[in-house]
Amino acid sequence: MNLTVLQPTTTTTVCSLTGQSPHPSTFFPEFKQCKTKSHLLQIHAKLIKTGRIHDPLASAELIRFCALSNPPHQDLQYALQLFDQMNPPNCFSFNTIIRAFSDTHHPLQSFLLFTQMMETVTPNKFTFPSVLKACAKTGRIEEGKMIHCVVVKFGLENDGFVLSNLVRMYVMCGAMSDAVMLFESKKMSLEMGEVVLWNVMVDGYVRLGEVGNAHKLFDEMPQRSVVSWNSMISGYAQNGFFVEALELFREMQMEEMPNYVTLISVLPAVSRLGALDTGKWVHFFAVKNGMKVDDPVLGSALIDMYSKCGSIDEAIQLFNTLSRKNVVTWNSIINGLAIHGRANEALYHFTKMQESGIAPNDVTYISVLTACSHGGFVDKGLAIFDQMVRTEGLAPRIEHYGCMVDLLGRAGRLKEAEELILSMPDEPDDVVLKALLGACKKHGNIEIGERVGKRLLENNPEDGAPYVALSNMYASLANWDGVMETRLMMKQNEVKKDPGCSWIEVDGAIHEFVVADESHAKANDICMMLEEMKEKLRLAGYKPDTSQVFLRMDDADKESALQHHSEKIAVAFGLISTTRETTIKVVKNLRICNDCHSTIKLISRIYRRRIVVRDRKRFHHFENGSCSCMDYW
DNA sequence: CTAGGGTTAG
Repeated sequence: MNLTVLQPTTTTTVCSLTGQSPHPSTFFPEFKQCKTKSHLLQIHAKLIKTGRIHDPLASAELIRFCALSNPPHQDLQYALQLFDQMNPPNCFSFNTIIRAFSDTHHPLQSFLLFTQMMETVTPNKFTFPSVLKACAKTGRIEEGKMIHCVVVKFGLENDGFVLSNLVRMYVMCGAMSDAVMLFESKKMSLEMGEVVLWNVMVDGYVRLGEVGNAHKLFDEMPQRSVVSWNSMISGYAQNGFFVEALELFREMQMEEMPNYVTLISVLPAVSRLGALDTGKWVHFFAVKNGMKVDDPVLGSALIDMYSKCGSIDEAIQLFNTLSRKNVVTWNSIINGLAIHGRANEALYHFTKMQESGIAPNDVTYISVLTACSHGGFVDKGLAIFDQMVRTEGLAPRIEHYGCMVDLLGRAGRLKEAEELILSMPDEPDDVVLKALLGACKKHGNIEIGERVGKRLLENNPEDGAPYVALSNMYASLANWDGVMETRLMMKQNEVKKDPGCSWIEVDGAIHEFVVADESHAKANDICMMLEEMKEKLRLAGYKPDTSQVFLRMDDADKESALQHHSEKIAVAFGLISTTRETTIKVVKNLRICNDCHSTIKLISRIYRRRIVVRDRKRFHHFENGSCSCMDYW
């Protein structure tokens, strides 16, 4: 389209006379009302007809609208066409189009456009943040360093926006030492208000897992923003420091208003600790402050929190109120139902999910297979595994194999389980092998059990679990040579045991116990309660199950070791600290042992208490002498 | 008063 150039419009004349550059929307108020694509085309046509398209400000504004609007207004292709028609494009248009591309899936276009820009126009301080962002996103440190040189050349290194993006570029390219060097050389010369630069550094240490360094910086910051807190909290949560994450969240409330991101960052820590009171408070806080609870992200995090804190019914309730559900939302509820042993409901939701048009992903299948495994649905599980591989074309991950081995093994189909392991493309990990070993123990298959146990010991001779399983299997077959040999091997290799640890939340505070823990303020009361429990259990005819203890000690010592397992201490503390109607909810870092399981079943009957124990893998709901796992876990 | 920054669920 080639139109005659018309006279410059009066408005541009006024502009050049006053020498000011007012906001373009005062020039082009049409954009404010632009709602549809066809309206945009009309505006464009009008600009061409009036010749104002030759006004760089007009073109630039048009490009800005197409490139930077939110979808569905955004049309990068259209913006790029407009851009190519500008001859030459001005600095503003270059900045706009570079920024637009840095937000897409091909950010390196920004870099190419930047090199193009350097040939015709001078970049300014608005150019560099976007192009550095593109380098950060793609991890291109060579290009990033080159741009750093250009920044220095134009004397823009002390601009807050440019500098924080430079540092962030180094962080994201894995060059933390370069980031530190630049940060240290600049931090004193900056204004107090450069909180973003500090936040970038805190985030950098968090990404490296160096939470100690992150916290040190956090303490030294001249100013903090809500993002500083969020970075620290999510940093703790993502690096396994769940208690620290919660403590910081508490501390935060005295200084700063938590926002939507804060809640999403802290909820995984709440879930891992099973801190239901804190989780409920987070939920309440979100509702009270008008945050978007009806949002798939926060909603999913809350569903996961309720189910991992033992309140699966509240999780379901919340799930049913959500109007928008994405794949993560569905995964959260299916996984929740699966770990609570509610296999049928998990499968029902799996069907519902597909009916609602949400495609299951690999994580969904882990939860669904877990449900089948806990429910003992062997054939259903095999069919779903097949569906995943053949119909959906998803490559099974090691976690999927773990579920399948557990599923087959539980049903006594040990040969098939072993064959499945042998068919895996990658080496099986300990989790997979232990699933098979546990099944061999349960079904008394010494042949496969021996093979798996020895393989586990080759991988990790310091892990005590395979010795115990092997020894038990030999003992049950009266193979005392085998028992002796296993004991000897155990002695030779310095066996380490993961310290067992349980915790319980009472009135919003987390109480943590390790084995034989006497450090609690109420240790005396707890001890008395443990004695009382022991006596009542004895009267009920209970005989301690020492089969899982494998230490060189006599039976009395074994019993005493069992009596002081952390989950029993936590239950004792729960019994003395809460009222009879309260369900006692205990979280344990390892899997629950046989003796604790039988003991707590009886305790639930003797004291008429509902007790929920979350172990490393699933929930046990104890009530009136029985457990929801049906004694297979 | 044209435009640019950091944190986020299974």
